[in-house]
Amino acid sequence: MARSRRRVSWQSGATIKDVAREAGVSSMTVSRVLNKVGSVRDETRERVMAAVKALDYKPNFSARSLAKARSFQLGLFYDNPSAGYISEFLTSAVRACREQRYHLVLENCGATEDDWADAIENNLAEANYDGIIILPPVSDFTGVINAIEARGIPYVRIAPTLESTSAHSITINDEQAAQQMTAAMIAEGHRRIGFIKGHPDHGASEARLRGFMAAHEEAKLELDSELMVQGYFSYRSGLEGAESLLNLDARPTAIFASNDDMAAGALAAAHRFRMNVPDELSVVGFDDTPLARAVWPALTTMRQPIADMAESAVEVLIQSLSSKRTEADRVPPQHRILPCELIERESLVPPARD
Amino acid sequence: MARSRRRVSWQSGATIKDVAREAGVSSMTVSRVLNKVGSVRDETRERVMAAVKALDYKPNFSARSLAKARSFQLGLFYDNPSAGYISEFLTSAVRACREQRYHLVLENCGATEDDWADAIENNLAEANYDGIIILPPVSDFTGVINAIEARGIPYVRIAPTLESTSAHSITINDEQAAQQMTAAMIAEGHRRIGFIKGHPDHGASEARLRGFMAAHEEAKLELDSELMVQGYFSYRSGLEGAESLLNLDARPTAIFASNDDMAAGALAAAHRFRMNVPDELSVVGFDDTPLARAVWPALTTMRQPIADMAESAVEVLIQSLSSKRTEADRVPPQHRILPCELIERESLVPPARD
DNA sequence: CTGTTAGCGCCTTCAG
DNA sequence: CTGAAGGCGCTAACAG
Repeated sequence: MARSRRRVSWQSGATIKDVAREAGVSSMTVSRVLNKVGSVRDETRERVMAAVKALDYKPNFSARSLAKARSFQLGLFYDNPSAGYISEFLTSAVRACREQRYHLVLENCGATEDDWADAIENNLAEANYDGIIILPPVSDFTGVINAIEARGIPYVRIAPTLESTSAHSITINDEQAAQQMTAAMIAEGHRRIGFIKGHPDHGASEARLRGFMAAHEEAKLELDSELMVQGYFSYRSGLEGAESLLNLDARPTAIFASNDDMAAGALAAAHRFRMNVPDELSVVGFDDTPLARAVWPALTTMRQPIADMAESAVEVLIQSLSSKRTEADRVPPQHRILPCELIERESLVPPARD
Repeated sequence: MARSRRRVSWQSGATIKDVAREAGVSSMTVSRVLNKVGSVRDETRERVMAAVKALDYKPNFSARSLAKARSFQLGLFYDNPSAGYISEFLTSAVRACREQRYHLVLENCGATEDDWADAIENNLAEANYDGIIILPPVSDFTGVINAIEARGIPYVRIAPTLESTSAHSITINDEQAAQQMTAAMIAEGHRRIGFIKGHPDHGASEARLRGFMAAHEEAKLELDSELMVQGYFSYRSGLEGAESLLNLDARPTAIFASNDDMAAGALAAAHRFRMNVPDELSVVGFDDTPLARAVWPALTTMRQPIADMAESAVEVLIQSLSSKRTEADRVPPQHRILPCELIERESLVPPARD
């Protein structure tokens, strides 16, 4: 029972050579058939396909990557996201990848920007992704961006705030969306509206605030600065922000929390004040995370097209990969802006009359 | 300006050969230094490391995978999970992977078991994972399990219900945890407790119900069957389940929803009935997802050690890989059971006295 | 302790 | 339209 000296392959199934032998052709022909490049006589193709099926041949990913100098993998860089956001994004991104026979590899990192130095060097460098998707707030970390650019890997930034003409980006118009929401509240008859700002590090926060203020301007409404309080996108900060708003001498009749988590916190605050939402106080959120439907009353909120953004990101990336070969005419950076949608549920109604 | 005939490498940086040349050694020595195998003289090692640094050398993932016959990637198979669950699991799993220089690749699939056939064949086969982690409820899909086993890839099932002696599993003791929670409610003085069951397809549902009933038995308490209503782990089903419970002639003084989403629904139902939680009705959940803290009042719930489970899963998998070489003594399947923890918040108090 | 040889499985290039 | 030759970057196995 002498073992052959030849190393025993670990590849569970057949290799391209086995298929070639079985079909009576060269392995190149098999390769061409499988990759649908070049031209192969129909009859030959069929013979190859039959052999593939007979041997249950599956190409080896690593070998293909090595030879083609492509990993067929996209990296997803993120950091400390909200659960609803990431899970929706992932689901959609994975689906989009699969359609293109790509795979999505996760890289999350420490909560501080410093941790990124290691993360970048170790993951980005060694995993040689074909492209990278960067979720907020990482999409605004210049350290990360620079490291990626230094390696020349194509990347898409999701919802970045910092401008960049050289890289792809997928965004929503936070300002416009916030303005629309505020206008809707004004249209319901609210005149004193409280606003809970988002995390100062997160670029969208400021844009949403601008939208809030713009709507007031457009409606020629006064806007007390005491009506705009700081929040941090967390439930707790929403609760505290709403409490300080409700402690005001002249209470607002409605509160616009700049994300759903904080809106949920505002709901809790209202309960503590024994105020009935929405009859005595309207509350709206932003994002339309699953939480928006899970609380009571269900939140009127601004839907971010997260799934669409994920799909777009994958699409843009893979597109820019295929045209990368011809150095000259690489795709120009795309900056897609996707539309939001106002979701009307139960938490916004006209203000009570005295 | 004649271009060399040699193909221009796409590898952005240096290769192992460049490092070898720079350090004046063979590439094998470089390999040994980098992989920390075999022994290398200290001085040589230092020379190599210096060269690595000087050239900013990063090993090529694909080449290493091909040569070592390992992909250094773990697949995560999941399906339609709750947002909180998956995001917590991911965060922890990715961290654990990175420590071992592994990467996590996502594969989610259609909501039906049928969709899996394709998913399995296309992903599992071509991506050649070193190991696979399977989240519930997929961990109980026999079709999936069989397909994976057919390929002989190591895998870990998370929270499976179906027994399997041959494969690794990481579980919690759902029954015991539910019993503990129920006992806590009884200890608070509740005698009529409503129970909202989980999704019938999900194995944990039944176990949690058994625990609920066991606690009653142990306390020698009667248990009306009308107190146990069907739910589906969704917010809506919790709302509806709680409504039917509150419509009973003899209302329960507390409701045990077998996950947090349904508990949030029960909270909403209580509001509709104008009942004050927890003073007039206690409500508890299970899982301790972020939602548990986001609702008002914050839910008393049973914490699942999701992060620990993820870490364990990665650990078990990578462990079983390294010992796989010596065919004879492969690691025996591990069945780890991780402890839950009762998290006391605001939604469980003693029943009101008449 | 270190180097040489020979691939891993696939694909690019070039010749026919 | 098809095949032969050789390389992608790295490492197992075997010498020395």
